[in-house]
Amino acid sequence: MESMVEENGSTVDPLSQGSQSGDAAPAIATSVQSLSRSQHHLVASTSIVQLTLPLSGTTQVQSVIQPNQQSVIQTATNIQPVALSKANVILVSKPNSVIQTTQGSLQTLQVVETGSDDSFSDEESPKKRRDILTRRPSYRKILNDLGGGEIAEGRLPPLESSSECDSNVDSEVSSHSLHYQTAYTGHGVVVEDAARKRELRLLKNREAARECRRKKKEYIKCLENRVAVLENRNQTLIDELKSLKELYQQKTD
DNA sequence: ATGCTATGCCGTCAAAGTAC
DNA sequence: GTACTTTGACGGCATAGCAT
Repeated sequence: MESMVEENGSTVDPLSQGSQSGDAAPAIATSVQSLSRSQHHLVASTSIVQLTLPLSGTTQVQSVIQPNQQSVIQTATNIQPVALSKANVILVSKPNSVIQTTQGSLQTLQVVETGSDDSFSDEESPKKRRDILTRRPSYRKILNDLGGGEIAEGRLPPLESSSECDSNVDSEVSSHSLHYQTAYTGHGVVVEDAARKRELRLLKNREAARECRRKKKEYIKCLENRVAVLENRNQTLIDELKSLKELYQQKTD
């Protein structure tokens, strides 16, 4: 199921078939939220161009996000129209692939081939599910594989909320430190130190969870965008096929 | 108005990955 | 080996929409 037409930017994608534009994106968005992280993951700020995603377990579909047209890629911080040129089109045809544009902004896409979560029965415990599921590599790992780890942080879209949160964290942490520095002596110090460490850990994890959710949302937006693009392409191909058929009919008559 | 359901966000835990 | 980071899972809470 690797149907793909490159010449005129038209692609037939099974993902698009049977669905009308307008309905599909929300449906995908809903389903994406229940995706296992082992299925596929993506960190991107702007233009994801070509990708291969595993569908229904074993099948893979190559797809293109408008390499020769204007593509709108939404980011978490803003909605950013991105004009895609051939220069930053990179085809990803294997799992665990990473794509990166030739231009400034870094885009990383990882596609992990796994079984579907549907393979787990209801009786199986979450623990067992966790044991079975393979964890996907982290963003850092992906970037290290790229050999560009040092640009990781800088290239991610700056977050207004993030910076605000960071300052909040700093102030919260320092206030906690002040609080615990005036704590007891003797055994009390140990207890308070443990409590302070726990507070700090919770605080950091709180922030990490926020960031993780932000990335996830970004990923979902990219997928939604992909759906929209593929639907467009599918319609283009259908129209093209129709006109070719008519042309052929006229010649044979 | 009330109850129900769906949805979204958040904090926390746990486990795997990563850095040192 | 250990501390730190990342992220799925889970439960709680708030809100919106709908049916009664």
